[in-house]
This record gives sequence, C-alpha cells and structure tokens, in this order.
Amino acid sequence: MSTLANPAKPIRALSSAEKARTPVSMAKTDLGESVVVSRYEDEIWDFWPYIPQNNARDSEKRINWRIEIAPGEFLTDHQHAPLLESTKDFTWSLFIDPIDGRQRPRMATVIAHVVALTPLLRWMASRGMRQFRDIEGRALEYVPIAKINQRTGKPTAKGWHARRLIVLEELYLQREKLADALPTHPWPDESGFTLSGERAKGRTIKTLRIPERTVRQLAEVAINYVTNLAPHILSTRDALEQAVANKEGFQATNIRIPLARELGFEGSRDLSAELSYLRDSCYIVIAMFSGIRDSETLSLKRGCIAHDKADDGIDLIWLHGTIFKTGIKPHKWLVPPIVETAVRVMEWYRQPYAIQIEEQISQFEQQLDMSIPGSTFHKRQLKRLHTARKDRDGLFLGCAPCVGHLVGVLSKSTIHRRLQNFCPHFNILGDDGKYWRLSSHQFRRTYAYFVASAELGDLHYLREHFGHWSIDMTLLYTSGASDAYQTDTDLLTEILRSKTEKQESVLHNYLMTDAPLANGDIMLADLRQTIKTAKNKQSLLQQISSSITLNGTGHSWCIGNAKGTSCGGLCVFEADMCVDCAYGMIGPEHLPVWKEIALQQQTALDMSDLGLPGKTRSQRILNKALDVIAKLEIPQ
DNA sequence: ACGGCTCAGCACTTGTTTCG
DNA sequence: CGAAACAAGTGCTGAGCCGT
Repeated sequence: MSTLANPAKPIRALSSAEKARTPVSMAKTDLGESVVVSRYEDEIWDFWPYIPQNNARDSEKRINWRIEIAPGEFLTDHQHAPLLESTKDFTWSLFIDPIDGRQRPRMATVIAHVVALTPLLRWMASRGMRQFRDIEGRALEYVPIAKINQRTGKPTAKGWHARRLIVLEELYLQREKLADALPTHPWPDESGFTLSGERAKGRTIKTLRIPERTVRQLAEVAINYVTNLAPHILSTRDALEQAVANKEGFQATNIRIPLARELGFEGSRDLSAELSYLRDSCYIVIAMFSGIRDSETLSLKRGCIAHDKADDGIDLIWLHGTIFKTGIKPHKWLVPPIVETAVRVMEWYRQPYAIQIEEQISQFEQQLDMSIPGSTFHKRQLKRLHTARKDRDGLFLGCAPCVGHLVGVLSKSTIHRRLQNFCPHFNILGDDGKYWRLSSHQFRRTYAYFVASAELGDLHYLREHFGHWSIDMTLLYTSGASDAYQTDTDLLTEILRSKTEKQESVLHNYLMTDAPLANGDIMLADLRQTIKTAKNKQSLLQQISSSITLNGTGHSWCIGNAKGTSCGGLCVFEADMCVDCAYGMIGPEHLPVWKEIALQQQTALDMSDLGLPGKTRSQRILNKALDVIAKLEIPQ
C-alpha cells in the first residue's frame, strides 16, 4: 500500500506553489514506484488506495471539491478560491496533523468531515462570507440552519445536527495550524452536543431482527435456490453460453431463446432473472447462517471454506474472510454445511466473470505499458488495474453495464437494492402482513438470536442450520485458532447479548404474570411476590436474570446445571425428572411438548409386547405428564 | 433492427453500531 | 462517552441486452 510523505513543514508554512503540488494520495505500480494519484490542487482528491473495503464504491472513496454551494455556483469557481483553499487546508490538516489528543483518522472519516462541512459552506455562501474567520461572532446563527435537512427541509436525522456543529469546533481547534480558521470558540460555554440537544445516552440498537416466521420463509426460498435450483440454472447458463459461442447479434438470440425455453425457462431474460435470485439466495444463506457483516460477505474470496476436525472428531466448517472494522484482519467463522453449499454455488456462478476479469487485467496491463506515466489515462488504468486485481478472486462478482462493462465485486448498494426487492418478489411477509423490508445487517442480529435460541434449546425452526453452534462452540471460539485467522469474538458477544435478552423475557413471563406452572412454583413464589411489591420491577428482573443461567430442555427450563446441582443435566433425556426437580420450571410454553410425551407413553403402553419394566416406566412418565398437563390447563 | 427495459454504478445524504 | 466506522436509502444515468 502507498504511503504519504509526511511534510516537514506545517500547511500554513507552505508556499501556494509548493502546496498545490503536494500529493494527497499515492499508489504503487508493479515496479514498486510510487505514483501520485491526487495532488492538493486537484479538483478531486481520490483516496482509493487507502480504503480497502470491497463494498464501498469509488465515489465513496474520494472528495469532489466541485461542491455546489449556491444554485449554479461551485466551490471550485474562481470567485470562491479562498474558501476552497481554506476548506482544503482544514480537511488536509485533519489527516496530516490531527487535532491534539486524537488519533489520525481514516480517510473515510476525513471524507465524512467534508460531508458534515458542506451545509456550513452553503450557509457561508448565502451570507457572503468568503473565509472561515468571517464566521466569528455569527456561529450561533448557523445553529438553527444546521438542524435542517437541505433536501427535505425537515429537521435532520439524529446525530447530524451535532456532527455539523462539531466541525466548527474543529475549525477552532485546528486554528494554529491553518491560515484561515475560527480564531475563537464558536460557542464558548457550550458544545456541539449540548447545543443540538442530542445527548449520546440511551442508545438502543435499531436494526430489526427478522421475525421467526419471516426467517423461515426466507430460508425456505433461499435454501431451495441454493440446494435444488442452482444446478439447473447454472448449467443452463453454461449451455447457452457454449451454444452461442462465436455468434453475435440476432444469430445468438435465435439460438439462445429457444434453447432457454427448451430447458424450462420463459426466455433468456427469465434465466438471467433467476440467476440473480440465485445469487441473492447465496448472499442470504451466507449472511443468515454465518452472521457475518455485509462488508465481510462481499470481501469473501473463492476457496474461502476450510474443513477442520474438532478433538472429538466432529467435522467443523470454517469460513475464512476479512474484517475491516479497525484495520484489515483475517478472520474465520464457524458455519453450518448450507453455507458451504452456498459458497460452492457462488464459485460456480462467478466462473464466467472470473474469465472476464482476467481478460480485463491483461488488457489494463498492456494499456499501462503503452501509456505515458502521469497522464490521466495512465492514472485511470492504474486504478482499474488495482481494483481488478483486488477483485479477481472475489466471490460475489458482477458486471457494471454503465461503466464499460467492468467486472468486479458487487457494491453494497446493489446488494441492498436486491434485498429490498427479494421479499416482494417471493411474497415474504413480516408479522404485520406487509412485505418484509430486508437489509443486510438484519441477518447478523437474527443469526445471534437464533444461535442463542439453539443454545437455550427452544429453537423451533431451522434447527439443523443453527444447531451446529450448540455443541458448545463457545469454547472452540474463545480457546482460539492456531492459524493466522482470528475468530470473530464480536459475534460471540452479540450471541451472548441475545441469550441474555431471551432469558430475561422468559423470566419476565414467569415472574411478572401468574401463568400456571407445573413445576417451579415453590422456587418462584417468593420471587413473584418480591417483584410485585418492588418499586423498580425491570431492574430487579434484570438482576435476577443475570444471577442465573437458564438452560432449555425443550420440556422445561433448568437452572440447575450451571451450579452442578440437581440432575446434572440428565433431565434433557429423562423429561419426567424435571417434574419434581427443585431447579426445574415448567410453564405454559411447554404444554404441547408434554401432551406429545403423554401421547407417546400411552402408545407405548398400548403395545402388548412391552415388558413389565418398560410398562412401569411408561406408566410413571405418563402419570407425571398427565399431572403436568392438568396443572398447566387449570383456567386462570 | 429497433424500442423498451433492466441492472448496476454514481452522487449525495441520512442512519446505526462499535471502538478506544 | 465522543469519535470513528460501517450501513442504508434514493434519484438519476446510460450501456447494451432482450425479444418481437
């Protein structure tokens, strides 16, 4: 990766000519030579060499200084030259000479600062201010302006007001490093946060968890594509491709369409739509059953699946990838077999694109050889070469129709749009009866919830896919990997959080209501009473919840195992043990299970060939089950 | 062989989660 | 808790595929 020379002189000490030629971003060629990508004087500061994320687009990796600061007027216009220079100075200073006490920001953050600064520039233009120092004494006028969303005229989203105001404070903090800045604090007795009235407290997680019913529908569709439809769709694609090789125009069309119809599709268009849904399904399966983030999914490469044997001989499947949050680190995730299937399908899916991208790479290499270093063409092809090389092993390859058919890893906005379209197309609904609005991060939360459910033993759906975690994988995760790949401990934290939440809600039902109990009433009676009279019920509930560990057996909740007391977990196999156990709780949610148990034992008893010991056992279990059912069915 | 349509990127903005 | 990083959303564009 490229490095920037740390200038010996601070920005304000540079002459205009010196400053103009200063590189702000650089890249390396194959020969190891550094090539300047952007200079201070450029209209666009392109930071592509510094932002590795595959899921970000080029446009998110650069600053375009041609900001429209008034209708028809741009920051790059001649009359705004001083303001442009001040803005560039400030922006560049944030990176090259960070605010005292702060770490050097990532380039993406620097770009975000410019975004937050834009409304200020517009306001300044509208007031005829040409320099930041003109703001002095008038900063408070800007406060209400900064609260308004420029596009809609409505108040800005939470956090943005503060973010826009904080930029002014930073203009003050950097004052000694800049020729033009805020000489005095914009609001001496306040901070951007207090001014905006947006305290950072009380943050809650907003990303929705996909409801169970919706997950089931989604999983059904996606798994069907990945396991059943994939071979047909992909082999048809390949067959068509082969049949039209070396043919063009209508000749190709005349072959393609009848063949597609012959193979069970409505036409060529239908086939490509199905191909896209197949790709969406792979994305969904991978995200849903591995819990990885969007940026991580899109950075997956071919061959990212590895097998491994646990000590007890269980086959483990690892998904290898990269985590970008706070630096680029190789990571691995434990995944169920369906994820491997989806990766294999994508490896097939990407093959034609892989061939194309290799062709593009050699084309770029040739063009680079023949062009003049430093020319715009040379720069552009250098960038395309770097990008293509980075993407050449990518799993989620696609093709951009409007940029010269460049092949590369799909962007997050494409994935996002495709996900939004997925539920309506397959008629997948949320609990409110409307189409579920799917987005990429929901999968992470949903995954954590389902894994927690699997661990608590009350997972109803998709058990075989989430259950792979239940064999106490926590140990495997934390005891660490021996290879270069780290495990994703954040995901583990997420799962634990989900588990705690679930446990709390289970206890909530037991303690806050008078739901009938078949067992556990003695243990809970006191607690129920305490809770009823407690002032702060919620915090008491949390306190109780954090002091015990629930284990789901399917037919009861067991709080005994963790303490090494009671049955030691045998109740998982011998349901009737829980009925009298001091550490068991049996409530309304277990009623169907107990009915099933009763039915089974009755059937067993009806069979004549059951020996006496067997009969005794069945009778014992049946009696207890009937007892449980009777208690749970008492009208409240 | 031509008009409609689709799909993915671009540009810009807002929103959310996690790090130190 | 503030800063940083990551994610989502939307109008627009246009190349070129698709199918009559």
